[in-house]
Amino acid sequence: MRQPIAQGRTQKLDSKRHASAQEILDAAATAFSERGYAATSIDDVADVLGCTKGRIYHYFRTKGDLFIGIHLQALEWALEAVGPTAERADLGPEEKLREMVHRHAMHLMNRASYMGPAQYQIEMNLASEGRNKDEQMARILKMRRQFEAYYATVVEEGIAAGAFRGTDANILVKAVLGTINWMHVWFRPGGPQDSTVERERTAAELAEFAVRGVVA
Amino acid sequence: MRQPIAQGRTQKLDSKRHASAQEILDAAATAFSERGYAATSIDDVADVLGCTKGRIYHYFRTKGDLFIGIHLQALEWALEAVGPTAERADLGPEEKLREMVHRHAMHLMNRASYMGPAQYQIEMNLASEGRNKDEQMARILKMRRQFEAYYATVVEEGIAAGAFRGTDANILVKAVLGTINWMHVWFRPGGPQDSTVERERTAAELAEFAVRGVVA
DNA sequence: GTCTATAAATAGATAGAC
DNA sequence: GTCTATCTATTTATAGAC
Repeated sequence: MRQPIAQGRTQKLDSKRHASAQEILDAAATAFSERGYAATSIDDVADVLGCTKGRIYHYFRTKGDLFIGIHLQALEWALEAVGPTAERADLGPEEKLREMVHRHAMHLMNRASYMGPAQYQIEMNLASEGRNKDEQMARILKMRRQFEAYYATVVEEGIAAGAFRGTDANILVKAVLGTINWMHVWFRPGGPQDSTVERERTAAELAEFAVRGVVA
Repeated sequence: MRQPIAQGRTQKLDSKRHASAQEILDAAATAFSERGYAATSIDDVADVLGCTKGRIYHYFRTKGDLFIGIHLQALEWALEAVGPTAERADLGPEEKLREMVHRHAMHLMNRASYMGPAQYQIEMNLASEGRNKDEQMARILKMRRQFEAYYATVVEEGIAAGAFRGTDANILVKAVLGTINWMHVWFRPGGPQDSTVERERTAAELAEFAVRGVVA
């Protein structure tokens, strides 16, 4: 027998008469983050919402559209979280990287249900199957490249300025990203010790780790 | 139309008359590492082997058994790769951690097809569904805890000795593990720049990053 | 030991009632 | 806008031929 996803998470829709695309996307993110995209059925998503799949198909034509929608939203938020810091001219490489990692980590914790599925990059291939998804796939890849470019730029600036170790910018970037992105495996929102203060402490800790890993 | 997995990877079985469980596990690992467990069908695995699924079901009763077999093998190898170093008494915390990370990273690259699927911990819940899988699941979890304990111990030793920053051993361990485990997302065996020398360099780079992240 | 054929269940997607 | 009913394809697993 399969464990239900919904458990107490069914949306209270009293205040609104109709579902919105955003509410459906939220439910899909919750379901995908628990089971993974491929193993989640549309009926599972409907269960989280407390409705039947007819409602979902009214807003999204395919299951892949749900996945793409979650990715786009997650990346949009991620770029908003990190981009402004990456583009600040008043910060040195070390302080800039520290704040980027801190904000990135906070984003991953605050939007865990969206960011979790967005880490399963293998499953993107599944979601992109079918007619004319290429355009949105290109958008996702472009945003992901932009996001990584923020990190690549600050690391390269740091190396050029002599502030960071000048070994291999590429691997340093992957190391920093791994430090943060791996959170989707071990961080559980609403866990026993989860709180705003604790999240800030975790983010600061990871930022310190990453900065020390790259400084000269 | 779906992309085939097999492409040129069909096993040459000329030297052996019959398939072995190990060969089937290899094929499953290849298939799972490319598509993920849930999205891979038994027919996909059979395609990689260049046979039909009758052969696979002769050796493995369920799809979940394949996944569990891959996990057990991956973790067994991982413990072999890191355990001996973790238990050496002649190394200080810094040098011990450096070598553990180096060996761990090498293992991840050398056994990428097995280690990739083993990172998708969410899918373990799927594979463990069905009758009496609990015992093997417990074995997997025990091995995973043992593996993490190796890192926890060296980090705690380092903190106690004053060699590592004494902030939060738990998060430091997760940060180190993330640095390495995230490789399954970006490292592609047989890629354009892949070579033994390059793998050693990558492992050394990640080890340096991780050690610097924790030293006082 | 490996294959073909098939049973049984599940899931993506659609049609049409309300 | 949401639901029920259903079509169709896929997939896990089994039975039995070779």
